[in-house]
Formats: sequence, C-alpha cells, structure tokens
Amino acid sequence: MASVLSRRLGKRSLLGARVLGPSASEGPSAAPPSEPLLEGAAPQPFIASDDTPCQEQPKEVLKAPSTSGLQQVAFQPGQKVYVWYRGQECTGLVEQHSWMEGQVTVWLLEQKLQVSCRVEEVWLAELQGPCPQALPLEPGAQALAYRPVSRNIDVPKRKSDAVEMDEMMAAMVLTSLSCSPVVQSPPGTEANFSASRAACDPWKESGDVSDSGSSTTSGHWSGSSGVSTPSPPHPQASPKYLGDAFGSPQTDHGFETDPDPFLLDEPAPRKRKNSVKVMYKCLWPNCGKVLRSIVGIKRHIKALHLGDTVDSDQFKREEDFYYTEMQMKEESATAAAAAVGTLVPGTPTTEPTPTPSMTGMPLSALPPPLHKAQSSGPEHPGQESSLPSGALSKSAPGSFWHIQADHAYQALPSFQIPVSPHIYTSVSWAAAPSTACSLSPVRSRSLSFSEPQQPAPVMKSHLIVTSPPRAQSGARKARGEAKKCRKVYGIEHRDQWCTACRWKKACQRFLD
DNA sequence: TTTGCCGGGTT
DNA sequence: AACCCGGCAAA
Repeated sequence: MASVLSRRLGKRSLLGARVLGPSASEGPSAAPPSEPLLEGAAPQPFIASDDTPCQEQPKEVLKAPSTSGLQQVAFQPGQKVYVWYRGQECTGLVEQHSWMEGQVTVWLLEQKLQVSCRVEEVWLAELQGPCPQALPLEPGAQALAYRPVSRNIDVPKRKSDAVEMDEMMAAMVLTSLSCSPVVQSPPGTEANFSASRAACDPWKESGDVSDSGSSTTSGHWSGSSGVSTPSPPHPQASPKYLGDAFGSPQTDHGFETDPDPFLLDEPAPRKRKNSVKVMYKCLWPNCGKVLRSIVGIKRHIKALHLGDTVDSDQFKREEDFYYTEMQMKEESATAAAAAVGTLVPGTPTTEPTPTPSMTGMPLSALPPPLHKAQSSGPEHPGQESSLPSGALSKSAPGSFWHIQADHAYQALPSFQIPVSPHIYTSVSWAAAPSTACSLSPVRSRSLSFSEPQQPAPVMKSHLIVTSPPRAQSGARKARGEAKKCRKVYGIEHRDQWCTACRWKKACQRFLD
C-alpha cells in the first residue's frame, strides 16, 4: 500500500522533475534544447544579424564580469555625458577620467552628486547612443566600436512584442553594471530600453517564437520566454481545432493546441506593464538576496551557494532552482533595490520576506526539492530556465507546464517543460480567479506549494529530506488546488482531458 | 453535490 | 499496458 502510494508519488515527482529539467534518463539528448539561460545564449544560433555585439551581450554579461577593458574614449572634464546610475540614465559632467582604472568620475546634474563609473557605463551625450547594454558587452577596446553600431539601429523597426525580452535584457545589463549596487529602472529608462532593444533585437529574435526561450529559458516552450505563451484552452474554440487551423505540427493530442493559440494571441501575451519590474530573489535558505537580473542571481547562487562545484555538469544549472522571480512595481522595486543595496552579496537575511508586490511564485522553489528528494541518480537540474520568464500566477492552472506532459500517465514526457519560474510567460489565461494577476499580466507558474512567504525554509526541508514527506502511508493524496481537466475542459470535452483524468486517475496534466 | 482519484476490474 | 469504473473522501 504504502509502496503503491510512494510509487505514485515517485512517478509524479519524477514528472515534476522533468518539468523542471531533463531527467537523468533523458540525459544529454534532452538537455541541449533546454539550455539554461546562461548556456542557452551561447549555443543558440543567433540569427544572422549585423548586431553581433548585441547578440553576444547576454553571454558577455554573464561571463565578463570583469572590467578589464579600457575604453578608448577619453572623457574630458566638463564634458557632458550620460551615465547609468541606479538604473537610470543620467546626464552629468565628466569630472575626471581615470584611464588606469577605467573609471570615470561624473558629476550627476540631476542627483547633484558625484559618482564614479566604469567607462563602459558612460557615454558622451553627443553620441546619443544610449545603448548601455552594449557597453558591458565588450569592456575591451571594442566597446567603442559597438556604440556606433547600436546607434544606427533602427529603433522603430523593433517589434513591439519584444518588450519583455528587452526588459530582461535591460535588467541583465543593468545588473552587470557596477556603477551602483542596485540598479533600478525608473520609468525614465524606458526610452533607453527601447533604444537598446533595437540593438539587441537580433539576439532576441534569434530565439523567436520557437526558441527564444532557449536563450533564456529552455527549450521548446520558448513561449515561456515571453514571446509566446500557451493559453488556456479556449472555451469557444477547442484547441484542437485551432491547432489544425494553424497546421501546427503538434504531436500531442488534446493539448498540443495550446502552443498555437498563443501564436494567435501573440500580441496579448507580451503586455507587461512598464511599471512592473522584475527582480530575482535568491531562495537559498537565509539568503534573500534580490538581484535585477537572472544572470546576476545565477552568478550569486553559483558563487555563494553552490560554490565551485558548479562547474560540474551536474550543477550546471542548479542555480536555476534557487531563485525566484518577483515582479514589483517600480516603487517597490526601487525600495527593494535599495534594500538590496544594503545587502552584501551573500549576506544572509534572516527572513526573505516577500515583497508585497511579489506576484510570481518561485517556481523554482519547488523544483529543487523534488529533484533532491526524488531523483536518486545524478541531478539534472536542468531547468531550462533561463529566460525572463514569468511567473505564473499561483492560481493559474499549472497547465502549461504540464501541457506537454499530457498522457504522462502512460508515459512520462520525454521533454522538459521549458517554462521556468523566471520565464515570463505572458499568459492570458483568462480564467483563474487569481488575486495575483492583478498586479501584472504576467503569470508565473507555481506549483501548489505552500507559502511563498517562507520559501527558504521550505526548500531547506526539502533539500534535507530524502523522501517526500507526503508519502504518508495510506494517506489519500490531498486534493490538488490546480484545476483539473474536468474543470478546465468540462465533461463535454472529455476527449481533451488527459488520459489519467479520463481514467479517473490522478490528473497528469494539471499537477498539483 | 461535485470533483479528484484510488483500487481494482476488463480488454 | 491501456482502458474503464465503483466508490470513497475532500471540497
């Protein structure tokens, strides 16, 4: 009996694990598609574009924390420049340019204070090439060269739907900047983003609908990256039909339709409010560090929590599990940022209290435990994640992630679900009466695990526990909160239910 | 009462 | 296995 139960759980957990990342069984084969953000950026064949610099940016940002590069631009005292300060593009006057240190002391006109920034973060006002992102790319001599390029980019051409990516990018860039510990992007930065965005389009586009996520998130559901997101089955039009209409090559039945819908809905998904800022919070026990970029948080986790072991393949993407995405309004973000600023990386905060505005649930929070607890073999933290992703609202049916897992009951999906906590999925699930969604259109997936309030503790326990606590003997599995196929599709559309539901078994599509 | 799904039966 | 369903228990 207990064995049966545990087996069930195990099965499930395994499934869950897959959701997060490729399982050991999937091995290498599965891994590639789900490259995490870090890795993803690199391998991802960027679509040909003139802007190589920008494309590489993500990568650069990640691996070029050093500021070794010296810029060839010589700033003259009194020269008017733009500088990134606290996530904002500020105008200032050059006070001093230290070639040796690659630092430029700038007097900020607006803030009325003097700051010292890296040359990469400063650019001449005349250039008007606010492509701050590009700067960090090549701290080296090439940095200069890039500017012109980005400047020439035609901003207007940019797709409107890339907003999320842009913000993401911006966040990454910002974090990479060392100008100030906390960079927050006030409304004013928007313009910059757009501009930079143009420059970076290539990068973003490379991902495109099909694999945009790859760079930042994983795999197939690039949608998660924010480009497209699966939408809940439309009541009116069954996904099935939609799918056919679009002639999408889906393999899965009943659910495959989801992907297509978004294509349709394309515009809808990416409507993140400008005022909402995404932050990434470290979920490591006793560490509430909040960073503005995935890269930053990953780096933080790797460096401080995972240690050097990260190198091993095993942990390669493990860091993905230890952070969560938070969406906060500008003000909150600011506050948070400020607060964070006080935190020294690695400084443990006793209570990673969730910000009120936190909308996304740590998808990643749950995963880790699962992995640890359930997968006996080497971990495949392979969460793909990477991308800016959104968090799915707690109330939202976890469906997307599981979407592909349809029929999991019979066979576990061999692919991992790309959606990760950090990925923005601008899902437009109409339904869920969630409270969280009010804040932002973006939803984050959350497994129905408990309290967002104490992510750390939860994780901890999971990490320590070897076996799922749940597996109490004989205890009937608690009913999940997630909507099940019956609810979602209705009895009329029973054919769209996952197999398990049809068999009156535990739903495998909308896992709890 | 509805819903989720366990346990067990049938094909 | 895949599929089905009686029946229990939570909601």
